[in-house]
Amino acid sequence: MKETASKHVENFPIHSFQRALIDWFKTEGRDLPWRKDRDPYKVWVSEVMLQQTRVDTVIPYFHNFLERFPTIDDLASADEQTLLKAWEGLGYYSRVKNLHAAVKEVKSRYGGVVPKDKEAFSQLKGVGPYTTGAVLSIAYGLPLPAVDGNVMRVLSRIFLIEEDISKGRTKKLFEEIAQRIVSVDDPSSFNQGLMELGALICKPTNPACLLCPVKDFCIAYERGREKDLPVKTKGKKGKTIQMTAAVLQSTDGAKVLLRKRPSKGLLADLWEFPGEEQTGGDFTNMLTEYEQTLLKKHQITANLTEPLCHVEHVFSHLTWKINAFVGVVDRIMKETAELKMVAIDEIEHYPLPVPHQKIWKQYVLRRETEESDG
DNA sequence: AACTCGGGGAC
DNA sequence: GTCCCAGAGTT
Repeated sequence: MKETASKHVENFPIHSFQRALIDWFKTEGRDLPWRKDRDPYKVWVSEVMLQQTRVDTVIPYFHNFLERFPTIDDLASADEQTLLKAWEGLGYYSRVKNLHAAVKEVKSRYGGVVPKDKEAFSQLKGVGPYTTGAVLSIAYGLPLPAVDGNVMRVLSRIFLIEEDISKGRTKKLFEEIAQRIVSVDDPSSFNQGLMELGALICKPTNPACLLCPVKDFCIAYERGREKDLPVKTKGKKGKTIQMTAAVLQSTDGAKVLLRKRPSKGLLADLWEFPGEEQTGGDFTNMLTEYEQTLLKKHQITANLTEPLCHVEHVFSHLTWKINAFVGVVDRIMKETAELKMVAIDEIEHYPLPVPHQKIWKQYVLRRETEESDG
């Protein structure tokens, strides 16, 4: 039996619901940085940053990013290294690369004006169904659905929809429903109101139904089933990778070796202290395996001198357990664009993955301690 | 349809 | 530990 939007929306008091939701959003909605004006560029940046990322995490990045790249022109002419540095720690780094490519296209093809047309905007890199609806409704007032995780949770409860929200088909159902109930008069407040409701009231666990402005419209609340929703299958847990990595110093200690990660895949184009997966067992073999691998891959003769720290980092789909060392590079056959010695005080200009930031912090701490001890 | 792609906060 | 967050691209 295929669920249809019509079946759920039929007899739903759309206008009363819209009024209750919008009124609540206008009085109780948070005063967030990207809500100060309707500049399509700022709205767009905020929506990209907010993909799979919490509001509190985004706020400082948003301020910094807009200070460095206030306009589409500024962003279009920035270099990727600078962009990645501004995105460092925010995760999902392809977001900023896609945004970069997209604003370049806006500049060249649309004269620097974010296109108001749904088809045109949604074809830009990194702009999917959610971002299309969010940006165009908030910045231009177009009555489009903007369905994210929050909205699926809210709507699953209001309409008592027990379909698995991790399925693509279910997301389409929610988009159809949202399209039918979105306010034509104020789609911006409506869409932001649904998301704000999900963030503040209709939370994943322990929803604050008594404070909810639309509880009278909510079938799950009426039947006491809000905690059963949404239905979502859990994904499989990721694997663990044991790694060896090292801060490899020049013999005079003025520089350390950095390696640029491949341009596709995990943490693409970020820099790291060379790390290798550790396949073998004991301590001695771990050091030997690492040194052999660097020699083979980069013609580098490295010598690990002392252990530095252990770093465990959990990604969405895998875990790194890094044994970090300090070492010395005896000889480099060739420095390349992806492998080079970098002065100590220049490291801060390179975008590093968070686990490698932790390694660097430990290394700096170690050096300072050694200096003060003589 | 299933995977990949970060990091952190709430519980 | 688990969940999941203002998701999109790739296969």
